[in-house]
Amino acid sequence: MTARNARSGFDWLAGRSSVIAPRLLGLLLECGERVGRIVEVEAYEGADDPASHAHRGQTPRNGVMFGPHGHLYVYRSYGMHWCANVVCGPAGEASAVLLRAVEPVSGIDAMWADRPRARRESDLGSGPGKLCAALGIDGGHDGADLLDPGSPVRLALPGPDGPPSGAQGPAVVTGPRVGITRAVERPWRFALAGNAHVSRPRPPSVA
DNA sequence: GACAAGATTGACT
DNA sequence: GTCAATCTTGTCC
Repeated sequence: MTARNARSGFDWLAGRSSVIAPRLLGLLLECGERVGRIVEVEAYEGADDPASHAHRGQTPRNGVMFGPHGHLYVYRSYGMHWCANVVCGPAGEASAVLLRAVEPVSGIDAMWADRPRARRESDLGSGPGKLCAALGIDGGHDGADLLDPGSPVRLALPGPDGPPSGAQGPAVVTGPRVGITRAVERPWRFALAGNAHVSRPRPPSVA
């Protein structure tokens, strides 16, 4: 994992979220000692996507989405849970990918400590709110640079020579996004097929 | 200034 | 399978 945190290795993040989202599957999300493998995501585009927080323009809350790609957009959901997005696309487009589920890789003891109610390991990160709780991500991480080795939250490639595209990885299933009321018909939810760590409701058909 | 909605989760029946 | 908890953000008057 020599250059896996190099910004140049993530140039492909500067594209449309609906294209970037499936490529994030299999990548590692590192937060201190805790590391999770991304197994489920959802794409949210900017003004063009009625379901996106950015649909009605920039606000103090979603400002990070309008910034450069490779940053983390964290927001509070239902007043209780934190949800994390990876900002992609050029600055100003507010294109982002919601991280819905991760598979615990390391720092699992710390994850259990923050999620004592989880019944099994697959419950630790099987949802947007659970993911943030397990990795210790909160509002303080909003705007963090995922491509900066010195950042508290980082994005990393899974192996020393693993392809960043994910195109040659496990099969990916797609389906409609979860928990939204607008643009629900867009099949922008992506998950690794057969992975036990994806959130409910279960992903639909194989792409 | 007040009101309504929300990218969720966990507990209970 | 159903429902309540909780509170921030954004919109409307």
